[in-house]
Amino acid sequence: MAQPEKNTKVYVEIVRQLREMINKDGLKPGDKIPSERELSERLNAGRSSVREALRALELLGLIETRRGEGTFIRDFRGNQLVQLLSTFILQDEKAKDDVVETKNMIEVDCLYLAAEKFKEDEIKRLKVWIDDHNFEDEEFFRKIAEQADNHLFYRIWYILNDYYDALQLKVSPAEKADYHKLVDSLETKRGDLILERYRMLRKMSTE
Amino acid sequence: MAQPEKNTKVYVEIVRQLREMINKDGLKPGDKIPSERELSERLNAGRSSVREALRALELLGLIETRRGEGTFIRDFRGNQLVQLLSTFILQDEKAKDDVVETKNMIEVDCLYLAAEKFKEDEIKRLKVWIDDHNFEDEEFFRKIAEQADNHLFYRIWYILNDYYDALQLKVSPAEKADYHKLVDSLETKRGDLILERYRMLRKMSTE
DNA sequence: CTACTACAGTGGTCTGACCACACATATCCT
DNA sequence: AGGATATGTGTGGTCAGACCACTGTAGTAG
Repeated sequence: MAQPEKNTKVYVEIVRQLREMINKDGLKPGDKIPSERELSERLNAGRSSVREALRALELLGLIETRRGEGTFIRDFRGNQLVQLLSTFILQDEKAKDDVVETKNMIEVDCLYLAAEKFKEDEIKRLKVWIDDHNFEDEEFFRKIAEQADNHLFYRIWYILNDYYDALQLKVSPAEKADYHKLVDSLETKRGDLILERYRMLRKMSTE
Repeated sequence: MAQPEKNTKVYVEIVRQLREMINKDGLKPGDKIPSERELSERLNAGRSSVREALRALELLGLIETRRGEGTFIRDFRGNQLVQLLSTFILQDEKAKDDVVETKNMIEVDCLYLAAEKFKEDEIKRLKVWIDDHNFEDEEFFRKIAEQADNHLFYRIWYILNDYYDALQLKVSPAEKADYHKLVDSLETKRGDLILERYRMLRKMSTE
């Protein structure tokens, strides 16, 4: 290395230099970065070390590689951090209950957010959609999560929903009337009412 | 989801198998995982591929390697991973707002859960702790997140908190009286009151 | 001009070779 | 016997080179 620099492992140093390179050259998502062989030469490192750095960044979803073409910077708006971590962490027995509990609360959060951010016509369109389609519960809440207009929440909900599937926790489908009532409550923007309607739809005890 | 792709790269498959191994053998933080050479043999893969997987997990902070000793499962706390990610991601204002919004709502969720699950003496101990220590806001909510007794929520909060730090979004510290009032509201188990007290503590508009 | 071929470049993977370091064991000297 | 030292084995860290599979393109044949 140009600068032997302490005990830092080579691949970590390469990650650092890549970040520097991206900043300095103003590389944007979709842009191509130098080939592994060129990097290994320019940074005075073995190709395998370069690969260790690239693979790590790939697993993080920061870059994308296409065989025969090259390595590209990725549009990392969709960060898979939570995804990765939770897949490693979700293991014990209690996890199942936690998933249910968490998903329910996140959905309510999304409902609150959606209520604030909903536009008139979007609510109308949603109600028409409810009437015109035979949909899964999942589809309805995906729309809600989108309307919440918060990428992190969307991400979190999406993952929780995946776990729901993975754990084979099927949500009991609700009546269309229940979805309508819920959407109506969104228009009022009243938190307590939204919560009540959600619990009704999920057939949860009102405590 | 998760259909077995045949085009999966070897290192990704190794990550998967490692996760499986950790689950099956019930490995906990601090435990040692097989050596790179043994893994490469057991999984029928080259050592370099095994290393690509391990390096990626290391950069994520999920494992720790010590030369001459071996590779160990780590106590997954957010840490450097988030720093790394945040330098790549989360640059625009919208993402920043999302973090704030999400963290606030998750904290309220944790408060609700904690209110339900709190034991008498634990609340007492918390109040004593508030009086006896000069703490950061972060420490208080870490305790709340723990009391929520939902691993997923705890993880999510932890990550969001790390994002907060990484984005240098310092929470304005609140008065001890505000924390006391908030804890008092937990005892009532009244959602509306808890929310009100939280907003007061965070100096948020009551809308 | 089109269609096919050949080639160069790229990522994907494996193997083998060293090195640096940590730990356990055996060995030696007092 | 006891402590210090040498040695051996196992581990991660790194590199070089060899193939393979795939892509895009320049060149060629029709």
